[in-house]
Amino acid sequence: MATPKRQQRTLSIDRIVATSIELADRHGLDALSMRGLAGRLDVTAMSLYNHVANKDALIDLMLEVVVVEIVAPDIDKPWRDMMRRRAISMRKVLLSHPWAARILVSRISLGDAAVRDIDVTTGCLVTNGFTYAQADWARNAINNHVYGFILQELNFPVEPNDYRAAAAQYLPAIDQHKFPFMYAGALEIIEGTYDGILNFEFGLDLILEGLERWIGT
Amino acid sequence: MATPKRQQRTLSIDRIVATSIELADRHGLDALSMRGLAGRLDVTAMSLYNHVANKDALIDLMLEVVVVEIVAPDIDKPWRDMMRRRAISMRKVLLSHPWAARILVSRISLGDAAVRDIDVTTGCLVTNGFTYAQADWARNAINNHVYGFILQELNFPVEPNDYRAAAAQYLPAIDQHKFPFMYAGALEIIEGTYDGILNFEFGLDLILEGLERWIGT
DNA sequence: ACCTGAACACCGTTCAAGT
DNA sequence: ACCTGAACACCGTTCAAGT
Repeated sequence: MATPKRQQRTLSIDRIVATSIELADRHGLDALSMRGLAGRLDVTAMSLYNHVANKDALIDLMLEVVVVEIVAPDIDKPWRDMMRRRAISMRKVLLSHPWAARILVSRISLGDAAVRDIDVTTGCLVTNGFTYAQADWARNAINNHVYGFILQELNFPVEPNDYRAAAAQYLPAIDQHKFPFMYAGALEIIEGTYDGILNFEFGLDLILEGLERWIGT
Repeated sequence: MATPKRQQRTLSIDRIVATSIELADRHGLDALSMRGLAGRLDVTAMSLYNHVANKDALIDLMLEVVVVEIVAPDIDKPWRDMMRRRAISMRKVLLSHPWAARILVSRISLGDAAVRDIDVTTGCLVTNGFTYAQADWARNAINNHVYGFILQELNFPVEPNDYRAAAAQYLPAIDQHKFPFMYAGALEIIEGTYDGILNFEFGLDLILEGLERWIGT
């Protein structure tokens, strides 16, 4: 008898953000529209503006949720283990939200989670003897490796397992005289001299070793 | 007597790309629309599609022009000098086209200029004794530093010269109990113990030294 | 307080029609 | 061969009006 109620306060900022992350994870951030998001929430696009200032503010909120997922360093444990754990966690989180890395490197986030990450990462380093200047350097070196590696990983059109097959397939298309080293590199991959695979943790450890030596001096 | 001709073959792919770069440099890539670009060229938006497949293809062409501006390594000169020169050139180029870095890290470019950069950079390294595996690592380490540094530089809301004033201004807004290291770091900047400035070439040299030591073993 | 209809000022792109 | 008018299927956002 009761007609279906239409305004049943179904919307909340948390539900909006969670749903938009879900949609972005599935279809990419470019495919996320205020209208599409609203549709998913059984509401009109305009309703969203009662909870969020605009699309950009929504994206900031989405990033906050992603950054919270990163395992934070324990301030008073050995910095190398903690930096390693944080970087590995960042990779896992950013691979599970493939839209996030591109946005994280495109803006300076001043949200609570992002500031907390900086605070606690810096904290772990200075507690372990880094100066603030050194901690800034270390944090950036690690972040650059993580972001750079993951962006490549996300954008690369071929899976590591298929490198060899892909090299064999595309070798004839590489102009040997124009790009001799590209050609030679592809040959190495085909012949198995080099697998072409970059290992995330190997590069990470190179950086951590470099930092260790650097602050030691 | 002659009525003004309307189809005077004013358009060319080069003119389209050059104008779109000019507009993106000035107003940002987000403000670049096919319609706006066409207007700048005194033509309707649809005319552009006679010269370029779509907006994405146009952006690829824009990137090519940017990448060409980067000073390429000389294959048979000392790798450290060449990598240094290339990185410094990349920074200059990417700062003069502030929209470009964000896009470069968001896709794998297979354009001629991008492939040439990989080829010649790899070439310089292997000619100087790197294996292909080591060259891949080195190239990525350098690129990650350059991109990471520049993206921070482009996005950071405060000029290095204003760090101290900004720190003084925002210190009261930092919750000392919530973010103690952030607070302490800001204090160091205010007191002049640390200027907060990251030096591009210093970080670059740390990486180059690390690479030197790494391939030496 | 929260949701909505209608509207504004845009987008990228297609396609048939013009010269 | 190249340019265009009209149209399609979208956008984000504002604002007054509803409950």
